[in-house]
Amino acid sequence: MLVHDTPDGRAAGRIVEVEAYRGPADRAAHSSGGHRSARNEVMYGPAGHAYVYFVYGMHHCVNVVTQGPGVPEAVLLRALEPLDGLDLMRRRRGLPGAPEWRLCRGPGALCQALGIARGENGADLRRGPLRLVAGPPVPARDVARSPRIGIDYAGPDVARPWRFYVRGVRAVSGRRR
DNA sequence: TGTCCGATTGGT
DNA sequence: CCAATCGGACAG
Repeated sequence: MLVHDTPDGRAAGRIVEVEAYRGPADRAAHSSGGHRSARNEVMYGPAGHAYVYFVYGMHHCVNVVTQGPGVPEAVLLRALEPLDGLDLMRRRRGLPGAPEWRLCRGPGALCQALGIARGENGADLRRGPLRLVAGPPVPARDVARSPRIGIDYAGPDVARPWRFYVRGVRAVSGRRR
């Protein structure tokens, strides 16, 4: 589960959709070809920290860095099933009467709902206001996989089935089967 | 400096 | 299908 405590309150959700980005050899990754810059610097740091970036001039996306220093791999968090702070999420999203499955569906939506932005880039997800917390295990049979979304530029890696999501969950973005 | 385009979203 | 919106990447 992902939890974020801020002065406005707590917002949290169960992670139900992710994508793996596998470093220099993965054409879809920001670290493709060993590319390194101020933007993706956190990917090169220790595992367990948040890599937050800004895209399309208006959205943020959050990743969990997954490998040790020098190995730029990460997992993009694409959707959460809201668990706590639903009204706070609705306020942040500007969707007063939205059903819960709409609040954190999609990487940009999830960041807006939890109040995640540039300030959270590099945050230690093991402790602190933005953190990962263990929840009930998801049985392997409930996890489905598919190609990743929005990476048509990735050439040979477009079809790699590195998107994982929980079956039957409405909060999952994109194709759910 | 200039141009191109994006790990998206929400509405037509 | 398309616009919104701006910072990063890269060519010159």
